[in-house]
Amino acid sequence: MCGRFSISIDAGTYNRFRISKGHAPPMVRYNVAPSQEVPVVRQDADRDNEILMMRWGLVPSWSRDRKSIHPIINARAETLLERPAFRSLVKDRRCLVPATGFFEWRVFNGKRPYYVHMRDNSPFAFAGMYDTWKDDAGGPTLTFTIITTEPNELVKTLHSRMPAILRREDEGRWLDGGVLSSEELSMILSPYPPEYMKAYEVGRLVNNPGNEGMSVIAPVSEDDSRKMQTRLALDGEK
DNA sequence: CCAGACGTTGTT
DNA sequence: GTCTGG
DNA sequence: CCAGACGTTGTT
DNA sequence: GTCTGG
Repeated sequence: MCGRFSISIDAGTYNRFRISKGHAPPMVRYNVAPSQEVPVVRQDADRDNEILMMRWGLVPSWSRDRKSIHPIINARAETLLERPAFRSLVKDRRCLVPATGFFEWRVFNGKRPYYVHMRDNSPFAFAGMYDTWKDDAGGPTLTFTIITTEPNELVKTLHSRMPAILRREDEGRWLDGGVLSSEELSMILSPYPPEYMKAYEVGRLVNNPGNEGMSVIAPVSEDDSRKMQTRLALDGEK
């Protein structure tokens, strides 16, 4: 699935995603967690690509209150058109979530985090959907969810799901208002080719959402990894 | 017709 | 165990 | 996703 | 909003 990711927003982001409207402060984040605000790209009524801040964890517009519905951080690609909560969103509330990498926790042999990113470290976009929720006073909150799909051959070694990463040539079609058939959706949201990606184990710093900075994506040291496995082995003997 | 739900992940 | 907050 | 809290009463 | 269950 996708429950933590990294981003880098700078001047290049605007060219990369053809953004002509809106603003997001330049930022580098290594540990974005659900409920936090990050820059998202959508197409506005004038068909311009607009960047703006949204909160991770979809709260649908029809929610009575923020608590009655668990904010939805992921949506299954396979059933998008069947789910009542998503049908209207997949039609006209699609968005790009710029990212530089994401984390998966491998369950085998202790729950250990791995960082997954592009081989050339280039930025990319998750396929997302968003909505606007209004409180009693009419105050709007923009929220989004990240679509998940089957894992590719690389991520399969870590986890049973992975975020839907858009191929660059599909970003425009995902963003514009055109209706997408079930067949088009399954093509666009199919697993990203693993040959362009890389994954490595990181330290447990990422576990705490309060930790931020480059050290979060530092490879785990051989030493720490060995200690961890020893500890697990000892636990197993008890 | 109205009322009530509407999501994902994991279960080493 | 289960919920909330980040 | 993980970490951390999880309660009541009465209150300078 | 949109779907299911009664």
